[in-house]
Amino acid sequence: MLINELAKRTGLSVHTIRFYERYGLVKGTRNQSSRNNYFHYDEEAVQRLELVIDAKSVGFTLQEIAEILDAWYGNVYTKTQKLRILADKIIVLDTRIKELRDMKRQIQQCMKEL
Amino acid sequence: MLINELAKRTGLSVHTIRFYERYGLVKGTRNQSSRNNYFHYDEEAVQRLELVIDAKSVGFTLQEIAEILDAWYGNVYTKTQKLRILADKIIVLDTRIKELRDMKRQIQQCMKEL
DNA sequence: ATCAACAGTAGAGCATAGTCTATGGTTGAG
DNA sequence: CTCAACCATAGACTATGCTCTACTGTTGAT
Repeated sequence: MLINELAKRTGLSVHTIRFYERYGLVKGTRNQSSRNNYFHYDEEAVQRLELVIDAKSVGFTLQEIAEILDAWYGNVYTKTQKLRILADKIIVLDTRIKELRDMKRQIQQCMKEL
Repeated sequence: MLINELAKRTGLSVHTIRFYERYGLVKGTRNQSSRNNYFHYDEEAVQRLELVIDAKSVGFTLQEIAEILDAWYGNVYTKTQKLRILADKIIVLDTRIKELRDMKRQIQQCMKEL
């Protein structure tokens, strides 16, 4: 698919996808048989962007997301390294969940005292 | 206390506190008896900044934190409005906790499949 | 009296994560 | 053939949340 369809599929703007592409979060391929230089995207691109959206919503930076994607789809890491990267992210998530619960408790306490 | 002590008490830099003061998250008072124009801060200032730190860590923006502080310490809202504002923040927190748990599950699934 | 360490204001600069504009090439329907 | 709707690149611009610099005034110890 071309970038416009990818944008529709993911709900991201074309601009944002190109920004993510410059950032290395997603990559289209150029069809050398064709004379144009349009990028084509596959289903993995959709999945990667959906992961970006989810990971962003839980507070990961694009830098961290790039790491997760490399562990997920890439060939640069060994299996052990991939597992370690993902385990690290889980620790981050657990910490963040705990902070959220503490904050919730604090707000509930405040509501009781009002 | 003066700004330097407030910085030490909260772990924030003097710069950041002044930034927060411009933003309205904390407010010092000037002692008119004195000729200098130094701001003085009380224990409430410490508490407010600690809340800012906690609320930031769970992903609230400074704008949202300003609202929480107004509901918490301010006189601009009625009790009912304050409760509604805080209840809204709890809903936000619950949503965020759910997203984090989903993300965690996703990563765990990925680790199993590796 | 002087000097470091503090106080204040104003405003510049930076990182992150977009968002938009300008410009120009490509494609397909009519 | 032309026109809208798409594609590409480069780079300017924005918002948020700091962070720092410049400059000036105050305080307190020696």
